[in-house]
Amino acid sequence: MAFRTRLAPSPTGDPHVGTAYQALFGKLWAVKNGGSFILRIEDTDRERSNPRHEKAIIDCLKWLGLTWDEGPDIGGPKGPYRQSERLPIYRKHVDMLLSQGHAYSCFCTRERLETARQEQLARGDSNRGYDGLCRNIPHEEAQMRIAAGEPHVVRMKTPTEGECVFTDLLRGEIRKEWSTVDDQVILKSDGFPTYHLAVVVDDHLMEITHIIRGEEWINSVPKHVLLYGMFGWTPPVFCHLPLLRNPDKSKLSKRKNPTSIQYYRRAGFLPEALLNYLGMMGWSMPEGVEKFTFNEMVPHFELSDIRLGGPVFDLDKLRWLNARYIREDYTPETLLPVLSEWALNPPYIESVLRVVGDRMETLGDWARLSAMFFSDSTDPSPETLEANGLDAEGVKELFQVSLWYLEEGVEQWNEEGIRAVFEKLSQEFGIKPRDMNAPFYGALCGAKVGPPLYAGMAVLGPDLSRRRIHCAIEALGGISGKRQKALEKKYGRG
RNA sequence: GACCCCAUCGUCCAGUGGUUAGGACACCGGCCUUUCACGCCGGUAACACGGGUUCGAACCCCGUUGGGGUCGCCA
Repeated sequence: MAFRTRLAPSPTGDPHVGTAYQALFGKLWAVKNGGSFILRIEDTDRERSNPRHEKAIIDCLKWLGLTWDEGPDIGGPKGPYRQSERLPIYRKHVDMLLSQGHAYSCFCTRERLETARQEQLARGDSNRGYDGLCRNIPHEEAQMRIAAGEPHVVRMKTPTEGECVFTDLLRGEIRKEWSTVDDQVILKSDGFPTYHLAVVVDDHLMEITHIIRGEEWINSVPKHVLLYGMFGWTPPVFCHLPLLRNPDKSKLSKRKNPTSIQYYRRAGFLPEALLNYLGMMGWSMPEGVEKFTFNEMVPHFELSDIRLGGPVFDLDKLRWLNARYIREDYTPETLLPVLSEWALNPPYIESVLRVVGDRMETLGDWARLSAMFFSDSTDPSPETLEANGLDAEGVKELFQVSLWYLEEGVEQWNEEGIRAVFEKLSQEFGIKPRDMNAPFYGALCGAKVGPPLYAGMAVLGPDLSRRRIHCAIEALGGISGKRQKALEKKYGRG
């Protein structure tokens, strides 16, 4: 049987380096075995999914050279490859489970579930999860309530005793008591499937042979195994990759490390270097070779050689590798087109000129005035990050909240959208824009003065802008975990 | 808290019963050099702990500790 691996990202945020990491190993395995690599977009979360993110994911993967044989953009024999376009398929399978008594309708409200969760937490229950209230509602009653238009979800019936045994390619046998697995929702009240149902149905229908994904999914494998059994299908091989980590060893997160592939691209990293770097996370070439391409990996790659300790994503080493590529693989002649594609092209230079042009007295002022648009970080000194009426803590809070607003509040990254965010911030903090914006010049330009803030940020783009604000927070000493939590609460953030 | 996973220098990897525990990043010296970078030479630095198994454990088993993940109508 032909090998088929897949990457199944959900378009709910910026393209994550962890996604590229899984794509790399997934594609490697397919290519090595003469199989196919499939891209499937898991957009079953209606609130958070966004076509803009899907486009960004596709762009970034292509930039890294991680292309696919079948996917939403190019189609293929097992499509559609976007879950939101497969709703009838899921409905059919849910009905199958329902009619066979493997699943049931649940009418519990979100409020009841939330209260129950709180109570479990308060009681210190070891077994949390759905309490099974609706599990024994007679079929006829359920039908009547559904006919009456009562909102409901569908849950799968999980065994109450015994244990689930499954095999992970890297870890061997893994066991989990069924009593620790609750009745998972498989169909939401909006008619969309949850991850658990969709992933099983699609992996089967798309004839995926190896599921290569992050370790965070191990605990839900029993649910998936159960679903495979209910449908009478044979599960594919499970292979859970270690999670990329922050320097403090927690799961890689944008709060502690740049995680967006777009950031790395915009900051001037080469795709071949980033891909190479990901290849040395948990895996290595023979003889300690550190610089290698995808094609060089193929003959040596074995899934079973992957180390399980979660590797820390080390920016320093990535920079070193990137430098090697620039030094060893490029000449002035070949570097120029790369530089042009990156930022040194007429459209971008023109957009920079639009914000710095009026400030030039001679043409020679161009480089100095434009430098911030052609670099990664700015290394702001604490003095440039001062604001009238705010102490350092206040500035950090301001920066943090601006980051949140900039992430969510700007659908279109342009001057007007950014202005709106800053006006909101100004009201929120009760500070005049002039005073409030001062530290942002420090963060964004690395100096107390610079081109107009909003227009400048619009040119700089979201990835570099956010990164610089984030670095400014760090330059001021950072925000403690406790303080972060308090701020999240204060500003209604999750 | 319960469950699941993991455990070699600060970091990334090598090492799968017998090694002075190796390489790379970072760091510290020195050399090269008009500066810096590169390059070269050298250095600091690790098998988490405790029990087994064995003639012999970084490597196998058990426990402890530590770290991570999961406990959503998010994926």
